[in-house]
Amino acid sequence: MAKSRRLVDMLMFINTKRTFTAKELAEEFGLSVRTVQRYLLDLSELGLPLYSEKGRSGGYRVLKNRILPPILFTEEEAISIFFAYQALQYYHDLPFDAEIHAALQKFYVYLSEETKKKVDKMSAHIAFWNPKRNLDTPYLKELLEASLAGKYIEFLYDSKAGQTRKEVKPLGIYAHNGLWYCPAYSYDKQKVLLFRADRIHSLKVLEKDENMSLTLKEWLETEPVNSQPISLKVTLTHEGVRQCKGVPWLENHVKVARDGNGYIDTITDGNELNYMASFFYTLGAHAFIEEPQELIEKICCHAEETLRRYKNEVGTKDE
Amino acid sequence: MAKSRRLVDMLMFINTKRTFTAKELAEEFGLSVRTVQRYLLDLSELGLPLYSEKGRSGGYRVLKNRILPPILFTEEEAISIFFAYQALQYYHDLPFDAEIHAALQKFYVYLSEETKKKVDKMSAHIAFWNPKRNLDTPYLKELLEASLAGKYIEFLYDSKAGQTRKEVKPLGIYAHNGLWYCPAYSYDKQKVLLFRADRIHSLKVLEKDENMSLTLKEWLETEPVNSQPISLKVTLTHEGVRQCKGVPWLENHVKVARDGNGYIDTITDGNELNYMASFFYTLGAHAFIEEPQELIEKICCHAEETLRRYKNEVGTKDE
DNA sequence: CTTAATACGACACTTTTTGTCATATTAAAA
DNA sequence: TTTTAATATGACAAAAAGTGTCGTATTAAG
Repeated sequence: MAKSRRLVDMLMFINTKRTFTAKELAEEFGLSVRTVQRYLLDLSELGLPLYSEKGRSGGYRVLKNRILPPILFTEEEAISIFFAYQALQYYHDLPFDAEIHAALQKFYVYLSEETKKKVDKMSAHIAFWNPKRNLDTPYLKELLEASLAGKYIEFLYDSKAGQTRKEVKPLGIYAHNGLWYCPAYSYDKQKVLLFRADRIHSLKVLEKDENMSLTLKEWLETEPVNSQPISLKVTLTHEGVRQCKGVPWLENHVKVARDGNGYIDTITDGNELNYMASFFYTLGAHAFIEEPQELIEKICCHAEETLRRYKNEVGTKDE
Repeated sequence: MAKSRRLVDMLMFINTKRTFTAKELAEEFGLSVRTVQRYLLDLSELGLPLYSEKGRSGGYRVLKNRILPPILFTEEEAISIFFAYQALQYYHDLPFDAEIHAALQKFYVYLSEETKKKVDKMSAHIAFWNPKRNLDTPYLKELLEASLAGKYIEFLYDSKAGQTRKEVKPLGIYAHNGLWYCPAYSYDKQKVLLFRADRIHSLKVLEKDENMSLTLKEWLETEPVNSQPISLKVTLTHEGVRQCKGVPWLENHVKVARDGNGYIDTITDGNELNYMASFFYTLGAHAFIEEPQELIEKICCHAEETLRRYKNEVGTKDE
């Protein structure tokens, strides 16, 4: 028992030093060099990746990453980790993919047969659905690392106008609907631009780095504030209520009457009129917009234009 | 060293037996009863929750959950677990929430200061964005457990027609766009129905259970096959190409010409016409549908109806 | 060719672990 | 009520594991 404790202590010490000689450890722990060598043997048998160099100015080095002291987990905790992993299943590209698999494997081998079955089963009974994408996003890890380090990067971007060169400082990365996005600060334009990570090519990390001024989280929180407040008033049928409660930007603003019909009276973002137009268009007769007039006009204008386009076409075909 | 290994072996044995006497262990491991008692003392000092009962027909019992043997993780692996956890941050309700926090805490305390900072930082630079929902979904864990056990359940459901009583066997649960769904097999209707978990009330687990015939995974995989194949042909502007590449059901079917314009010629699901109509409506002049005629009619019909509704209303107000 | 490191075997010494025996206590079964 | 089978704990000697001190090899920098 005493030995295990000392082994753990030595592991911690080694982790922080990364490179050391047997003599150093012997003095640190009040042991003989021979014993230290025996301890190191034990540790590498336990899985610590040690590398030694003989000769003057030689010594030991820990390869790869630091290793945490042994931790006791309950099976329930292990299950919960497998559960969390389900949330990543639908992503085509992920940073840390190899590490997660290694960690899960370590848990898995120690699970009881019964729990192994439960975990296997779980992946068949839980899903965090996201559209399956086939787009490659090769620079995810680089974008993340650059944002953590506060470094500027340079890349080619497929934009509306074709490929353009960008020089920006990424704030972080986020996944939405199966795609990865990267908001990044452009020094030239003095504002944050939003990029789709799969449209980024030939990325280079620049040496220029700066203290982080803005993080992804802050940006996500402040972004919705840049809005043009506009009053929205809509009457809803029973089915309209159901549909509107299903979208996050409306769910808290739907008032329901006794008869099951509903009414929306709230302030929304005037920049989102296009999105709102297509949303209420889909609802058809289940929603009737009273305000704003601009939204009604947008919908009518779009409807007329659509009719014109298809009717004309039908006309030409008939002639 | 020999002792630690034997302690681990004993831990594993105890985990599977759950209830045992010192004599049993002594025979199993070829040790004296006295030594076994000393081992058990060590194990409970390490955190194994043991309970003992004196007297004839007494013995030991493990309380609570099984404990896994000590595992060595690298710091990178620990980081990857924190990363996976980010994917769950935006969910309002989660099964296993307490366990995940307990597990993360165990990792966190052993991380080096440097890595603690990295992990703290990460949550500010990565997000798996999902609409924030405020709907309570209290029966998530019950739905999951019932699906794993293959049990029937009974509940009240808020449907279009008001509250109705359902008796079904859940296949599993899945999250989509921040909401939890539960497909479940109805014996009455002899088919799988899809429920929104937040609309489920007063759930009761029934005793009736059956061997699983279908899992969530299988259902998700087979579901899209129940389609009505229909030919879709669309011409796209440069911007239309960009937009269509951004949606999963089209991204692989967009052909791009040299001039940047594009063309879609594929087979899709005829049941999705409503959704497709609203999608192409949003694209406006950037997409021109050639086939199917039904889709064009749907769009035109909807446009006419929309115009009629709003123009009339404007008329009555003017009078 | 000296020095400072790893590598490892041998052996005596020290510490820890283990088994045995003794004794107490408890609760079910005879 | 007595027996029996379990836990609980202490003491002590025997066994095993761990440790320190040698000695010897090997390696590579100075």
